[in-house]
Amino acid sequence: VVSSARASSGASLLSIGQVLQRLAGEFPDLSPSKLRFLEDRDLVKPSRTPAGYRTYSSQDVERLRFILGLQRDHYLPLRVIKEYLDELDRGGQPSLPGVARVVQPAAVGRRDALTRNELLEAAGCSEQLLSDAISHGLIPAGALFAPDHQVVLETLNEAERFGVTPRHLRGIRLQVEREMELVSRAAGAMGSTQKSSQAEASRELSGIIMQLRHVLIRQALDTLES
Amino acid sequence: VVSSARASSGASLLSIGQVLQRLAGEFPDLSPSKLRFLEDRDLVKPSRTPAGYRTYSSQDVERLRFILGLQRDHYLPLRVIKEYLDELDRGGQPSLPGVARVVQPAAVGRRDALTRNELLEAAGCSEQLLSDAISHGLIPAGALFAPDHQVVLETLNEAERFGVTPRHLRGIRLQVEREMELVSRAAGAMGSTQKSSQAEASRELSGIIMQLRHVLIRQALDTLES
DNA sequence: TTGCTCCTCACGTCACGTGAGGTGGC
DNA sequence: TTGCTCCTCACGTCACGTGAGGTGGC
Repeated sequence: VVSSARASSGASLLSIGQVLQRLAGEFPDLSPSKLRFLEDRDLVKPSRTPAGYRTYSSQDVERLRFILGLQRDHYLPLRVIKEYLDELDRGGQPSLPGVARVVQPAAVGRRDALTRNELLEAAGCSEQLLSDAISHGLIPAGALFAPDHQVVLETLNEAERFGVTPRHLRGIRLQVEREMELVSRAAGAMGSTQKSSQAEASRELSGIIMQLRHVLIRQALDTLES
Repeated sequence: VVSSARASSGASLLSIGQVLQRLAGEFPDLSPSKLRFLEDRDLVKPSRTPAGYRTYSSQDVERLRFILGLQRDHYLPLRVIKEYLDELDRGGQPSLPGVARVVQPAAVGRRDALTRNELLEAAGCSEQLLSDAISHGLIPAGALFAPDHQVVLETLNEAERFGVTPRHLRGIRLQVEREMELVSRAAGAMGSTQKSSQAEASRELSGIIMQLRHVLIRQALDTLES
């Protein structure tokens, strides 16, 4: 039945394990129990095979990506995310605290395709800020944008409250580029030929460097205060 | 009674609120309920006034600083931290998973005074790594070191597993310095004369920049994989 | 007397993890 | 038949937060 559903719909229906695989790259600590938990809290509603196996449609997966992204990037509790999604499903135009505006209702299903105007609307920022961000390399130029770019814009928006503009922050992009060179070179030199374990090594090393930077920044902030 | 205790001991005994104030700089999201919770879990044992008010000695405060630091910098669950401290109190020489070795038993009460050898022991790293770290500006030269420097050394130790040395990472320090200049200038320009709110602004802006960098790094890692 | 800080105790909450006992599909 | 994936349901857990009802100290 599952495979016939697959064939007839044309859309891929994924099992819980397959969903996990799909999202493992973006969300490494996703677990089956977390996915079941999200269903229990009514944040996603996968359908079921006659035997009771969960089957996730590609929209379900997008919805998950969306939810997990809000959790990770905006530190939002699930209750708030649920209320937002419920309002969306009811056809409303909800807003989220501190997140400016989230990906437009119409765009929820096609998350890789935010137009320039949708992006501006969603991030709640000015034309100027976006073009500054682009010209300083913090967001790639183009006709379509990803939700990640919205997050970038939102942080830039917040930074502006302190008088800090994309121009001040263009160095960050260069830092990241150099760090990626270092990280990928190191991961490559680890000698593992498997692509997945190279990716894992890159992430781990990158995390270590993050922690180093974190400690140094904290120290610096402490001495700044005294 | 409290004040007489203060006078007779010479050591300052702090109320729960005063402890909060003291640690607010290093641990901004510390709360009274968290302090009570830590006592409930037997991680700290403040004494009491006859009326039942908690009084924290300076050793208690150091112990708290130690616990909160392990939580924050090493992501250790309290149960593990408790077992470690219990073993210490019993006179043992416990170890912590992934943390190399923690500040030496004898040094628990005098946390700002790690000697060079204590630091090496605690971080579980080589002479060479420490001198490299110092010569590349990641740790200040001197006869005594702080626990923060141990954390730095431990991350450097982990980075070495990937063939990444202090020399590769000296750029991080320069990045942090430039970021501090930016941050303090911006916070200063905010016009608030209160030192505390300037510090708060610095921390907030610094957090925003962190998030920006985080998103950019994540993006970069994702594209690295594909 | 008025605030303010502090107290206990019970209960709630948030985000899952675990494990028993069982079924489905190749 | 053997694995493997998946299922439910109950319970556990971790790290606190909340709120009622009350006391202590200047």
